Amino acid sequence: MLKLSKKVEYGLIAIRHIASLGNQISTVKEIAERYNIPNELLAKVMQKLAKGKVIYSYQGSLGGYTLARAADQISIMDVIHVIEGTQPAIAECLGKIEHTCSVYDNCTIKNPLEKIQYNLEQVFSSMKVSEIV
Amino acid sequence: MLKLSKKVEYGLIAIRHIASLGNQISTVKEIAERYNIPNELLAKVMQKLAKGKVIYSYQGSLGGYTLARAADQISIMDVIHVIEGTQPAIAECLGKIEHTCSVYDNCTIKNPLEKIQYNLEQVFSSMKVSEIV
DNA sequence: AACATATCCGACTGGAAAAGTCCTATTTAT
DNA sequence: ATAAATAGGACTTTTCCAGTCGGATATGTT
Ligand code: SF4
Ligand code: SF4
Repeated sequence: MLKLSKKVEYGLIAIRHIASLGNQISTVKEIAERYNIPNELLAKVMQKLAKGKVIYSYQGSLGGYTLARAADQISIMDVIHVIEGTQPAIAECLGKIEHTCSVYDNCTIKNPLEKIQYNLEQVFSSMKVSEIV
Repeated sequence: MLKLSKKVEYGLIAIRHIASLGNQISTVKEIAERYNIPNELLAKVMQKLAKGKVIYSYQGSLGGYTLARAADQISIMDVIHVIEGTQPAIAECLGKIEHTCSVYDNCTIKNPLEKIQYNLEQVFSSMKVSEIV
């Protein structure tokens, strides 16, 4: 509960890695070995980050990844959002149209939770990758 | 990911309910029906909250629960902590002694995540149940 | 042209955690 | 005695996440 997913952690580690090397092109294999991360899983993460324009990808041999923008322009929130595919929500009903929660109609904490949600977003948005290098 | 558990939500709803009724004694049945929450599950939650001294329990017929202290003295964090049994951690390695994460030794984001963790704790601790009544 | 080394991407599996259920014991007002 | 409530262990079901596998595509090197 309230835990970041491994994917996000791996993504952050990878981005930090590339940044710390002066945005040199880096491969999945290199990063996975360096940090003891499952290769295939990290590969997926990098693909998502590339699709989300957080990093650039270079195919073929000598290929790899570089950051798409400066480390102080990438927030933790960006990484979460791109990897998870959605804005992180503290409750399943927040930010969705279809409401599957049985409590929904009588729920008295929706609005307060939205306020908390906003505060959490602030925390994640204000922290940039540059601060973890 | 980053979602509150249903248990915590149910707990918050129940506490808010009791508070909104001027700390009148309330039963699980009454609350579960009112908000369409599974009875047995809410019962478990209330038992934990009672054990954690957030609410008082009264057994026997005419029994039920009341708050153990004023609503502005109960933080969201209290509720999370008591129901989950542990301090919520944003990463599995934070606040534990045994480290099961394969990355641990080479992890470069542990410390930054601790900072985020601290900020999140602030958010949850500063918000009191009285603010959601 | 052949090869090696990369990224790309969908499908799949296994396991852990969350959500919910069931059953029985105990307490207490009437 | 009975009814209505909490107490609490054991269990099942569901959902989500981490990790794996297989094969396609791109590209530099020889
Ligand atoms: S409706 Fe209330 S209980 Fe259901 S998810 Fe939204 S906030 Fe949580
Ligand atoms: S070690 Fe690094 S990766 Fe592993 S859990 Fe702690 S923070 Fe996440």
